[in-house]
Amino acid sequence: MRRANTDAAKDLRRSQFLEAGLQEFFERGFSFAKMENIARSAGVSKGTLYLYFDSKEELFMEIVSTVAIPRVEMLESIMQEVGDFELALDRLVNALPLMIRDSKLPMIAKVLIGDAFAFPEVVRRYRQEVIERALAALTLLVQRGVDAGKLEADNPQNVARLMIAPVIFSAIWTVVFEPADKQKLDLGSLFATHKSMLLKALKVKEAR
Amino acid sequence: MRRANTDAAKDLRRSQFLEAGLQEFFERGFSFAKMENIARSAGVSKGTLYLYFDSKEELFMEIVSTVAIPRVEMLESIMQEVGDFELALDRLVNALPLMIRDSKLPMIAKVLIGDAFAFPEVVRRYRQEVIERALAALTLLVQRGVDAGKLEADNPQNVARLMIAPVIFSAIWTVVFEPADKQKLDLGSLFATHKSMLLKALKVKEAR
Amino acid sequence: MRRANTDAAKDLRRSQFLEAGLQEFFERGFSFAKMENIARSAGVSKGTLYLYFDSKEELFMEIVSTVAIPRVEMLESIMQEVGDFELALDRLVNALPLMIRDSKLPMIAKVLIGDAFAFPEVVRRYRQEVIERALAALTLLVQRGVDAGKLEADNPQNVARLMIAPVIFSAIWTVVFEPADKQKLDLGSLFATHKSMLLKALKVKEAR
Amino acid sequence: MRRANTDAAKDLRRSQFLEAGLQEFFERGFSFAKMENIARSAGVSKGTLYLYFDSKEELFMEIVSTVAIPRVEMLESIMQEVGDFELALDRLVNALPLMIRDSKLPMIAKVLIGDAFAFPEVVRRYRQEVIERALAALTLLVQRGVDAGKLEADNPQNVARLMIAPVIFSAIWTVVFEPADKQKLDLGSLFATHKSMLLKALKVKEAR
DNA sequence: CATGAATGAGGGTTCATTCAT
DNA sequence: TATGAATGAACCCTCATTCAT
Repeated sequence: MRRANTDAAKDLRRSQFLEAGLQEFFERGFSFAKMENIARSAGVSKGTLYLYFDSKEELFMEIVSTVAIPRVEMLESIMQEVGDFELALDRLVNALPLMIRDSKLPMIAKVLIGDAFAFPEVVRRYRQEVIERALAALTLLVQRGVDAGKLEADNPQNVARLMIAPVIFSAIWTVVFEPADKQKLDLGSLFATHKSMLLKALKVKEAR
Repeated sequence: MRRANTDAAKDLRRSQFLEAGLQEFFERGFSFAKMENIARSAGVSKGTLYLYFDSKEELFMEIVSTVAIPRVEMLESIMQEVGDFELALDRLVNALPLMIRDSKLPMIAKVLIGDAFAFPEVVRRYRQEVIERALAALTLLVQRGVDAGKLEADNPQNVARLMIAPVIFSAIWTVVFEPADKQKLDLGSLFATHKSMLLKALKVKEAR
Repeated sequence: MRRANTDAAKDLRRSQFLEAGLQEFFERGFSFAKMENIARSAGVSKGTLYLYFDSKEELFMEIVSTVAIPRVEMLESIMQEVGDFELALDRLVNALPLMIRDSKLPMIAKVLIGDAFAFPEVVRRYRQEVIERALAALTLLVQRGVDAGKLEADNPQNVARLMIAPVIFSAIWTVVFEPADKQKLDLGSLFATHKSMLLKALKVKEAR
Repeated sequence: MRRANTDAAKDLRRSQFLEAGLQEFFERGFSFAKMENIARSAGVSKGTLYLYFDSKEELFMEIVSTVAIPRVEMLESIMQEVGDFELALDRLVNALPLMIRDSKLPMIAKVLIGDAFAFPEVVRRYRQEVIERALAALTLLVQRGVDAGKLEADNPQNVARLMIAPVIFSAIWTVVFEPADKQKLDLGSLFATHKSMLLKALKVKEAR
């Protein structure tokens, strides 16, 4: 393999390792994942991996940190920029299928769940920095809608959880159960139903 | 260890192994799980385990088969016996927190997700014999409500999925994210909100 | 299994174990042989075997001692009773195919060869008590023929070895190489040729 | 241990493993042989062995294939190049003691016999590619002698077997029975007697 | 005496990690 | 930096032996 002499080249290589690592951890789980496979699929030899990461565990942690976390900011910005609940929901409903089909979210979820107890610290950080933040943003959105008299909700935090639940469900489904099946889950349709049920359930008042 | 000479004693011991195995697989995932640990925690030596199961893999499969599958029948009977949607939903909402807190469902889910790719056949069977059956029972319930003019739903199958989603969410949450937290998720409250939102979303007509 | 209460019953059972043991050691070699298999094929349980033999090794040794050794006496008697070389040879040639097809000799040989180094003492005893005695008897026979001017042989001990060689060859052949083959070695024909060549090679003078 | 980086170094190491393996299999038989011992006696760690062979079984098979088989060609060339029976026999008789004392033949024979049933395929191949070929070459030599009127033999195939028998006998003897003895078998003398008896038995006509 | 459940030492194999080249 | 050969700890599984019933 060509040597990575410049910092830029090293960063590129590093990110290739993270990518290949995620794929391997996703497919096999932490303990079945082989450093050899990760190296090969990134086009280098086993030894090279150890020039970039001290151990399999460190590689794993860095994958979770760097690949997983950035996504939330997008969510938060959607929530915060948009004052109107229905509009926000609309955006959300459009964004979620993409998050599930095109992002690494389901892979990360699968990996975290599978190896949760081997890496409690990683899981704790993930919950705080990703899930809690997403839930908080949603809760706030609902709360604001209630305060503005635009919607009805007894328990905004529960509502936020119930809004999120189909995302988790879909992520798990696509990653774990779908592969063994012929037809794919129609995420667009599922989230459209989700949206329409939410609007009715919250008795959202028209916003114009 | 006391000897299991009668068939009854052997069955008891077998089920202790399944229990101990589930716990170990749950805590560590298949490949980190050690037969030695399972044996010790069931109070026997490693060798004894092999009198009951041919291999770690077979033990794993039997755990999934015997511990996990029976649960669905309860669900199906709830769905089928009760004609009225609201009543059925009521029962369901009462049953689900118990299924999550008191059954092995979340443990099985965690184990299956973590080692999904190592045991595709197990996952496939689980999907067919547990998840699909549960979804089908729910879909049918909703469809009957629609046919009877008691509720509104464009896509009963999606509705069924969205009814299930919070169960998956809660199962994952309690098992993966909650342990690192101090306070527990209030499942009773969550499913009460779920129920009330569903009733509004489906515009359930009062049944009396 | 019926209990062996009398001494006679115990002896019978003991010999069944030796029989079953030889078969198992023959088929698998000492270290692949399983006490369980031996017990089962003698129709008892594993534990019972240990009432008769302290260990696998002891069972093995006793098999070699009791099953193998008696044969030589027959050989010696053939050699000693008959003064005339051609007559003795004739008897020998008739007896050998039977020894190979119908006795345990090839099995014992195979077992001893395979586990020679694990049981040097057993091998040493076998050599002394079986092979050396057989060779000595043959050597003596040849020597007497030479002394009597009935045959020519420079080195009676070598002649004895060369007389024995086809027996070893046939024993090994039938046990090791023949099973994988369709047709059996025609031992009668082989030893007839052996006899006729020996007679010519030793220029045996007609004895009448 | 010094690293084997070049192909040549790897081939060398591989052959050291085969050598060490043969020794271990020879001394203990397949199932008592320990990979650890083979590795240590070749000066590497257990893991290194697995860089070269996938399993103990594969190592075993490769030993039989590579160490054992080449020898036959020498035999065949002796038989085929030399038209004259007495000359061929002469060469043979000179070559055989060397084959027994200096080659791996007796070791291979001992190993094959001991583990014959565990590796029937290996034994079958060995019979076909080594023994049958050797017997065929010898049979042909005898047949040609008979056709040329140079010697008498009713059954050339049996004669070939009887010519070979002392080789097997000697191989087994040196390897199994001799070690426990003080003095060695004088192979030179034994095969000289063998030759002289053969010449008389076949009434070989002088070739000049 | 007979049984077979229980034990645990032993060995084949894997793979994260190291390090000579 | 990059390589991949070498290491050895770890773990699954077997089976001779023991012993409670």
